[in-house]
Amino acid sequence: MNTFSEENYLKSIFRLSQMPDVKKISTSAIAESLGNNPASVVDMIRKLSDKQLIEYDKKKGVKLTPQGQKDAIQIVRKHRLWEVFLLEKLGYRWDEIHDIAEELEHIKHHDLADRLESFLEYPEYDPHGDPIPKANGKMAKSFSASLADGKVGNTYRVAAVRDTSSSFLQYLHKLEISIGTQIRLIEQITFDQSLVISINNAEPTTVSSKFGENILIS
Amino acid sequence: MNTFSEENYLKSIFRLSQMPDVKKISTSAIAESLGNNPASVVDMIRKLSDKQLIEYDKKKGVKLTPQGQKDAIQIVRKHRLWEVFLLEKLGYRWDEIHDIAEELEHIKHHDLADRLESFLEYPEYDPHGDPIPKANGKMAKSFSASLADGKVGNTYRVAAVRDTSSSFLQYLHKLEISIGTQIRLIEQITFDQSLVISINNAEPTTVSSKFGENILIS
DNA sequence: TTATAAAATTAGGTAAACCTAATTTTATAA
DNA sequence: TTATAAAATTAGGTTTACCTAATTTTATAA
Repeated sequence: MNTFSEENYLKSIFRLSQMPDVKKISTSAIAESLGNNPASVVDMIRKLSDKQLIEYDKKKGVKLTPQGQKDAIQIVRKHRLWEVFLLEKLGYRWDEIHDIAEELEHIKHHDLADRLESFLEYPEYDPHGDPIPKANGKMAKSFSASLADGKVGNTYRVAAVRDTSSSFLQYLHKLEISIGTQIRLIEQITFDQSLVISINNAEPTTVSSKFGENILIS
Repeated sequence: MNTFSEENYLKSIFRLSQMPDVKKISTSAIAESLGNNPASVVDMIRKLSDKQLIEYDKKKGVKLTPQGQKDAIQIVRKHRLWEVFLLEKLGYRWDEIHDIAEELEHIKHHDLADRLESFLEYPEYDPHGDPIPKANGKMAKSFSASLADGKVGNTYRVAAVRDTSSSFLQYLHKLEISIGTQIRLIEQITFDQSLVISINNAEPTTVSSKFGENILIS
C-alpha cells in the first residue's frame, strides 16, 4: 500500500501526464504542482522508483509504470466520486468540494469506491467536468480544447474546467458560468490574447487568456 | 488544529473517561487502548498538555480539559455519523464500518459533520448503539449496564455493544444478535461467570463473562 | 564556444510519531 | 518493612516527509 504522500505524488504525476502539451514530466514540474521543494521531489522519485511505480530517466523525465498508473487512477476515481457526493448529497458548492475530496480520496477500503459509485448511480463526470474512471481503470477522454483555442464567432458549451482552485471557481460563479453554459467567442485581442465573450447571450465581457485556457469546451 | 495522531489520543482518552468503572486514566491504559508503547504515550501526554488539551497529574492520571473534551467529542461525532452513512447508505455490514470510520473521522472541514448529520436525518444512535453527539457537543448518556450485570430470570433488550471489533461483531452475527434483540438471562455459572442465555426465545446458549460484559442492555 | 541561467541533485538538518532498552518511581505482597 | 513486580519515565534511535544551502549538471543565449 502507498502512503498518503506517495499517493499525492502519483496523482500529481498522472495529472501532469494527462496534460496535452506536456511531453516531459520534470522534477521541478512535480515540485511546482505539489507546492514542494524540488529536493523533496528527488527523494520521492527515488522512493517511487524503488517501489516500481514510476520510471525515471534524466532525459525523458518521470513516467508511471503500469502499476503506478493503476494506483493513480484509483485515487483519481475516488477523488471524483467524492466530489459528486459532496456536491449532490451534502450540498456543498462547486468551489468547496475539491479540498475536501483531497482528503477523502486517501481513504482506502476494499469496495469503498465501488459502493460509493453505485450509491451515486454511476456518474460519468465529476462536477468539474472531468471523467470518472471506472473500477477497471477505463475512463472517457478528458476534454482538451480550451476556449482560448476557439474560433471567433463560434459558440461553445462549457464542458469542464482545467483549474479547480476555489479562486477560479468563485470567479466563474460571479460570471454565472458553470458546466453547460453557452459561451460565444466574440473577439480575441491581438495585443494580449484577451477574449471578448458573451455568456448565455448576455452583454459582452472581457476575460484574460489565462482564463480562456482554463475553460474546456465541447 | 490537531494532528491525526493527537486526535486519536484525545478520542482514546475520551473513551476511557466514559467507561463507568475507570477512575484514573493511566499512561499504560492509553498505551493499551491505542496499541502503542507506553513511552510513546508519555511523549504525547507532554504534547497534549502543552497544547492545554489535557491535564496530567501523576496521582490523578490524565484528564481532558474543556477544550480537549470539545475536540474529542467532535471526533466521536464524526466517527458515529460516518458509521451510520456506511451502514445505511453504502450497505456495509455491522462489523465492517468501524475501521473505515476510523479514517473518515479525521476529515476536517467546516460544516462537514453538520451536513452529514442533516443528510442522514439526524440519527440519535450509531449502528453499535452509541449515542451521536450533537453539534453543540451534547449527547445522550451511553448505555452502561451490561448483560453480565443482569439478573437471572430477566429478559433484556440489546441496546449497544461495548466492543466494536469485527471479531466480536461477527460472533454476534453468528449468534443472530443485533441491536434490539431480546436476551433472557437463564443462569450465571458460579465457577467462571459464564452466562447461559436465550436469544429471541431460542434454545439456550452459553457465552463467556467477557462476552456478557460487552453487551449493553436496556 | 563560452558565459549565464535554470534545473537537478547532494549533503545535511528538522519535526512528528513512533520504537527499544535502561532506569526510576510507585504499588503490592510476604 | 522490605522484596518484588508493575508502571512510568528517560535516553537515545528510527522512519517519513519535508526543508535549506551548496554544488553539479544541463540548457539557452550572446
